[in-house]
Amino acid sequence: MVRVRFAPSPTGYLHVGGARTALYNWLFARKNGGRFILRIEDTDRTRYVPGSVDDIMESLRWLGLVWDEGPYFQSARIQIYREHANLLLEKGHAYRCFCSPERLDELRKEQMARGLKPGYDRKCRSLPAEESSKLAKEGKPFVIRLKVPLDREIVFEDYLRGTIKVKGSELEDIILLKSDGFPTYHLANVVDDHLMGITHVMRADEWIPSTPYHIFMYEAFGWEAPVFAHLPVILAPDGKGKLSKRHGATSVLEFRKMGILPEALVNFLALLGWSPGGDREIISLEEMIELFDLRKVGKRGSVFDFNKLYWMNSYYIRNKDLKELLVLSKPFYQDAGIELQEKDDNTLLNILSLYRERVKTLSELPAVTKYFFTDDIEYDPEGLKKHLSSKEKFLLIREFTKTLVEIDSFTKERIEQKLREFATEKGVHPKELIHPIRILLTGKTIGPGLFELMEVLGREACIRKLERGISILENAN
RNA sequence: GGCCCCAUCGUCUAAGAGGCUAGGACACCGCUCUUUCAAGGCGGCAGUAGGGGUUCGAGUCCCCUUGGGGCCA
Repeated sequence: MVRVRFAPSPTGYLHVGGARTALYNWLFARKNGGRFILRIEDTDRTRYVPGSVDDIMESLRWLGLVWDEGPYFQSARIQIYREHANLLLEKGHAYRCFCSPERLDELRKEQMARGLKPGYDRKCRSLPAEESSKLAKEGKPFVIRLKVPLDREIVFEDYLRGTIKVKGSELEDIILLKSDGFPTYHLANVVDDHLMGITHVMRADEWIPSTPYHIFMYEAFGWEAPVFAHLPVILAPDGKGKLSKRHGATSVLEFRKMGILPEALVNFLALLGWSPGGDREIISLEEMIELFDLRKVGKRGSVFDFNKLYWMNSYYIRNKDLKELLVLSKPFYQDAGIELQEKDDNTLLNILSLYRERVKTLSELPAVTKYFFTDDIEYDPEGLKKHLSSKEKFLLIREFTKTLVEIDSFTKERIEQKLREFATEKGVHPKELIHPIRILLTGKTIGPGLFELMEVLGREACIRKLERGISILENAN
């Protein structure tokens, strides 16, 4: 049975790069009827950031990537790693190293000075077993290092990249267990992947250089290695290096705060490095499970294009069920300081039907629809200059406002009819009224069709806003 | 610097394991619809990094160069 895992370190929020790795793992598990496991690699206490674990789990849940097992915490499994380090010691594939940090430091300096590549000189590798045990019993601090094979190559098949070979002599005798008894990433990762029955390791390709160590450890333990598939990284929009904070949002929850829909983010992330083939662009999580094929995942890094994400998000927003959109939008109004009552639901529903195809993110909503909730409107100065600068125009609109009470049923059709009749009567083009009225009602020159807008606003609000606007602006002129 | 990975429009990508006039999407630019803005429709711009092979035929296979990225420092 297929078993995959997502194994983040709790060193901060969940980055979109990590989210995509999680997504591919999740898809692979779903596709193959396997299990998706969440493991928290928290053995490095110095890099631990409180709150990370909650952020990571919240992010995954929001994206819909629910795990089948876990979270397992490595910090609760320290004893297991120690035992396994000792196992390698017994098998002769690891050794105790008693070199002090001072010696290592000096060694490095000397190597640098001589223009050599810095690295451990394997001094303790040749320490006789009895000597090693004796020093350990005496309480001399030590680390446990991996005894990499110096005389051969380490070869493995990457599922995406094919054969990768590295000469053993290029490798270092990396530390497996630190002097405080805590495991390094390499040890804990390999031990856990084996013990947890992981069949496929999908991780970022920055791990390619450490994979030979992992392969050798599997050999040394006498275990069968899982299949490795190293996923390409996500690059910054400038194409230089990995996507990081300075390029804008990178955390999953940050995108949620911006009003990105989870299905949009998932869809976008999925297509960053993978394509189902053909021209498919909009794909739901369910369809992805059907279509996903690890073989079709690309090898090269992909640039994170915010534009495309926004486009995709706007697509999902305008195709979203209005009632669902209502629930999703409310928090954004809350954050913007607009208090909504239960009775506002209907209005908001109507507002959303007017605006869902005009916004790219949910967070834009409060600002552009604020005029529904207040008469205190900021009028666009450019718009005023263009559409509402003459005395006559004010008079005309004031007169039109009075006719609004005559409309028997305040629907967009009847309002339009009324306005067009009025315009004809006065010998002006309907535009001459439409533009200034939109500004008076909304403060803006752009927005939904005027008549549907007025219908949603309602007769009273329209009259009130028009009169108020005219009196303020006339005096200001 | 050493080792490793990668290479199709500006960006994301397609071209089932050689047959192509190199397809789609985002962005951009026109036109259209229209009361503005969106959305929609129609159209345009734009790419196989360079050089050698293999082959009747190469984006697809091999080598070199160049460029980008990662890891170790």
